Amino acid sequence: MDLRECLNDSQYEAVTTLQGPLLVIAGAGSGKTRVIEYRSFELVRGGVNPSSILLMTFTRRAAREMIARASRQDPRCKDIDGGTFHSFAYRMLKRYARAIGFNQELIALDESDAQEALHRCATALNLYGKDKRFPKKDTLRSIISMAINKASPIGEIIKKEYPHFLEYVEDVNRLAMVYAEYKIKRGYIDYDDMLIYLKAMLENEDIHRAVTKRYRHVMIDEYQDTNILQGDIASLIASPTGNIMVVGDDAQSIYGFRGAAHQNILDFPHRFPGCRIIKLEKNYRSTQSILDCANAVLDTMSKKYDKSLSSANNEQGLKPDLLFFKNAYEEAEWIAESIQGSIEEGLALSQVAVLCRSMYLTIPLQAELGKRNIPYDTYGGIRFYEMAHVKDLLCHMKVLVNLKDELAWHRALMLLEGIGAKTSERLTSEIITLASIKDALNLLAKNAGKMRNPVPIKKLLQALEISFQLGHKEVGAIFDVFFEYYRPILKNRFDDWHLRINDLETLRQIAAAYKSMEDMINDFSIEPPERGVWAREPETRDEDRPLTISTIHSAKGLEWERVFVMGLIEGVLPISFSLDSEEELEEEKRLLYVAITRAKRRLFLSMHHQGRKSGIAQFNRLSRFIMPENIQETLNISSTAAKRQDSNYEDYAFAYKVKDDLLQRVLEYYRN
DNA sequence: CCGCGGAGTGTTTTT
DNA sequence: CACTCCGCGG
Repeated sequence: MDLRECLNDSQYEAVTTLQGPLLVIAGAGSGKTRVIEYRSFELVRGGVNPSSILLMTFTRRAAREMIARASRQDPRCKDIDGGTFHSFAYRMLKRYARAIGFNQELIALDESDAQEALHRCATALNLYGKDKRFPKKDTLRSIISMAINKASPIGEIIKKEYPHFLEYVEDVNRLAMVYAEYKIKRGYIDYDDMLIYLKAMLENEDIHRAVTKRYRHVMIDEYQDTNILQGDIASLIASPTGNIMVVGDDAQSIYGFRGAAHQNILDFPHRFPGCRIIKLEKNYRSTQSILDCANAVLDTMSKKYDKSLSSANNEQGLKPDLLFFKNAYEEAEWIAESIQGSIEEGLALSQVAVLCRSMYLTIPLQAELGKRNIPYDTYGGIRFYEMAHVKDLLCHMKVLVNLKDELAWHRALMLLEGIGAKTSERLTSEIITLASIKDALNLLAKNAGKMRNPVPIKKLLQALEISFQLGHKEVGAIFDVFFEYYRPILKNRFDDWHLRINDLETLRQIAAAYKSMEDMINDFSIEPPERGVWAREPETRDEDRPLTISTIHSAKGLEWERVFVMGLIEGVLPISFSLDSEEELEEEKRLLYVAITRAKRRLFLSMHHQGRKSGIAQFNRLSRFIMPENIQETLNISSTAAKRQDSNYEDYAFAYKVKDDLLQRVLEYYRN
């Protein structure tokens, strides 16, 4: 195969630069996936052992896809080691757990587990007792996590992000220590720990030698979204060989809230002197009209990115449409209707996506699609496995996998009638000191006798016993046992149990595919399945895949023929909290840029006027990002859809023209 | 010590 | 508007 034929000059250069540090600045749609794919292939073809190549991506899905594509060129490529920083860290941790002093099973904590653990520590420290205003568990978690991911002290984070909690800096620092000890004692690992431990391990000489002996080539995708810790980790792995390629686009950095430092890209040439820099600017994805719009957005960014995309496919295409609607329902209805139309045109649903800033915006659309029997998958928003009923069911399986998982025991026990925080606390603290699940069952049986109403605990006992007998490999059967056990609890606990039962049925299909409970539990924590998506055969042909509804964040790196970006509303995109921070506003704008550049041939931007903010009717204004003249010039601003169904449109159009400095003036008035 | 009802709060994006 | 926390009655 001749690489020259399928790659342009810069792509070719990137693919054939196999030694030394390499920074690839890849604009949206410029074929960076292609570059990684072919470069993997080139490395292997040149005699590099595939398992000595480490490919870090943003999602495990992305890694799988790139490795699969490279394997089509050369089957040896499927041995390339790939995944997210977190999944790689977890694998390393398991391998070296003993070496670094852990003497028990490691248990990955998801976000809500971590919050729960933190809450327990804070309660134990009596931080809530003495002062009721102490930050809530989710705030605590986010402070501590941000401190780690931004590699800055807790005091700094509080000063910057939560100044109203400044008086608690000491307490939070103390809490962070106690929380760290708490986790170590129990073998709990939260997301941040994975990175912290990975870096710490790589700083250990022996482990560093072992790891770097294995990995001789490192490639990192979406480098603009790595944080300082991840940047350090990358450097450590690549330090003996200097064979590191990173790919990124600082105009697409959208994970600042998670500590992403697009500084990493800028620093890269300093970290790796002699690094080669290659820019990919030809866009192979979108029509020129869509790129004109994207470039117009790029132009308004305060921090100038010295690039501008030009289309390589020579197609001008239609201008993106900007549409206004009266309310959310009409916006949803129009989009659904338009999607219906595209089906009739013969466009596969898999080639269409609806993108939004926050998932709740798509609820009316989901209802509308349901009415029309248009199938869709959702990506982003509340994670499937973090929903209360999913966690409820899984915690029973977790205690079977790891007797010492006190958070799981606590959750399972709290579901029982007649057992509250105190009783659960007493039981769990005893259970985790026991040697076997048998002892735990005995303990529960003994306690059941003492209860005023022993029935609930006896039922739990029964379910645990049956599953224990089944053995860890019967994942599907065990799931069924707990499903039956949990069903009455679910009905009692949630009014909308009939909806939630669907989720559990989906979960059952996913679970049954696993060969062991351990694998399932770990997978769910580190790379959780998305709702619906995993229930389907992974081999489903592209044409048979349904419509995609996704947050812009989750749409990163993907593309569709036809893209709808809905809810372009001031306060939504940019989101209201970002308005007083120049930095966050910039990130919101990059988010819009990412959304626009997902479209190949057709792009629809839309918003609706009738809004609601905590129950109070509001007039939504168009996102400030779409206001500039130079951007509107690239759009086809048709109000036909709005006019067609809204006789009040003129009123809205008028209100929209009136700048809201009146409100501003009133605000000023109160300020003075 | 559990569980219920009322009050209050903050509201997003993800590994 | 949904979730969390607090106070009180059983």
